[in-house]
Amino acid sequence: MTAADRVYAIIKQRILDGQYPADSYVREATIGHELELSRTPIREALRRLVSDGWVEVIPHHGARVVSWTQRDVEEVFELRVLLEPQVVRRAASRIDATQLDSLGELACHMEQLCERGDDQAIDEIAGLNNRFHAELITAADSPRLQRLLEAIVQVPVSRRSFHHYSDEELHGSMRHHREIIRALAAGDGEWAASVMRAHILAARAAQLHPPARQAHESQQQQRRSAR
Amino acid sequence: MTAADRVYAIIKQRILDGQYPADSYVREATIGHELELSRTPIREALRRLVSDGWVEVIPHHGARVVSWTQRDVEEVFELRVLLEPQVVRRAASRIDATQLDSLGELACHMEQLCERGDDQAIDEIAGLNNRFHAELITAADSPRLQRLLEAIVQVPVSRRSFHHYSDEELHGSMRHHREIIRALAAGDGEWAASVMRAHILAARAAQLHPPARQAHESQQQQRRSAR
DNA sequence: TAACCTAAAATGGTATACAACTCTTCTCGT
DNA sequence: ACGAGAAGAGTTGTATACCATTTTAGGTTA
Repeated sequence: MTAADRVYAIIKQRILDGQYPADSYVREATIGHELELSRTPIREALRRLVSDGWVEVIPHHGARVVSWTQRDVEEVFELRVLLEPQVVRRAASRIDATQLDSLGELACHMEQLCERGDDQAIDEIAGLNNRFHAELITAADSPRLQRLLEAIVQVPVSRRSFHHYSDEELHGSMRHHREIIRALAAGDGEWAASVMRAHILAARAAQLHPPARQAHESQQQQRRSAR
Repeated sequence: MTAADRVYAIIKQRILDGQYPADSYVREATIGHELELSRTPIREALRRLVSDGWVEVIPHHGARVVSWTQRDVEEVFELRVLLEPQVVRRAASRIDATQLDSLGELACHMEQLCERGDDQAIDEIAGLNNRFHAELITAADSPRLQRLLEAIVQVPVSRRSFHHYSDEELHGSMRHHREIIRALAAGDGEWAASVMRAHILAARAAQLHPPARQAHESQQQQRRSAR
């Protein structure tokens, strides 16, 4: 692993941690001095972060951490609704018993944490959920599909996502996991894809609807309050 | 235009020409000396070629031109079948009259060239077809969708694709263009998406079936011979 | 007060020198 | 003869330096 690789990982991690907030600038000289590296590997890391969509370059001013609008989030969900079902559609005919077991254990673990329900448990669920999806992508065995998903499912979106879930939504998500496993075990790609589609759409609904809404979205606000 | 930009274009062109064959290495010092540049701009060009998927870097060993297997081609078509219909699904509710006119002109031009039928005309059709799809992506107005498609629809796949078409397949492709335009004009995203799906699947069939097949694919070979 | 000018600070692009790594090949010991 | 290990060549990785370009802030002047 080269120094540029490490710098890439470090900056990305700091963006995720919030250490580098949205719209803030990553200074080449600053981080270079901190890590005791020259500008060369820093610049290379920043180039890769730009092409991966984590930062944007304002010419002669610097590399700015990108900020996510509501529209960005919706765009990502729109693409996940297409791609993630394709993951399990492929996985259904390729997954082996070992991988199925692994998925089962992850689901089991998540359900236990789900019963606890405290904030820390929710965080752990998010991590396990990422591993669940990663395992599926591995089973799908399509490097390009994996690359595309990695390019759009950036953690800023999915990291805190489970905190938006109501209890009902959370349990529904767990049931989705179980049903996906059953569909995969049955080798039924279309079944698995349908559940996954529902899974993503549910995540989208949870992310888009509950948090503080603006005034002009009063109609949906009312609908939510009514239930 | 910087030196790195030129180097990028030159290397890409040479890969397309076959001057840099698949699995061969692009040496920084070699091309640097040839173009009378230092390694710095060459390295930057190579990085961009990596992120665009044209070459891959083996650390401390070099930049290798990627080789495409049959499986790679199928993976790309599998993803295009998902993503390109989504392009027109979105475009249907967003496209304006000017863009529709532009699409109509492109289709018209392609049809004229289609009547000529010689090799040069086929090449020109390929270029216009790319512009057709690019116009659709613009109308879809989704930067992420555009990025994903650009990441997978690389020219090695699409460049010579029309040469694999029979006359019937070529005319069918032209009819698809017309029908997509009609569907978009009607604002019917699902109609447009269905035609686009057929369009891509037809391209896949033309690309996968006709060229010389290997022995171990005898089953499909027989199927083809039978028709 | 407003317009302009200037200087500092940061990145952008490139060149060059050196360090580190990989792979190959050759040698040496068994 | 054969395998382990070392040396060497070749290649990439990083540091450093240089100048150009641009932005920003601050100060000056009308």
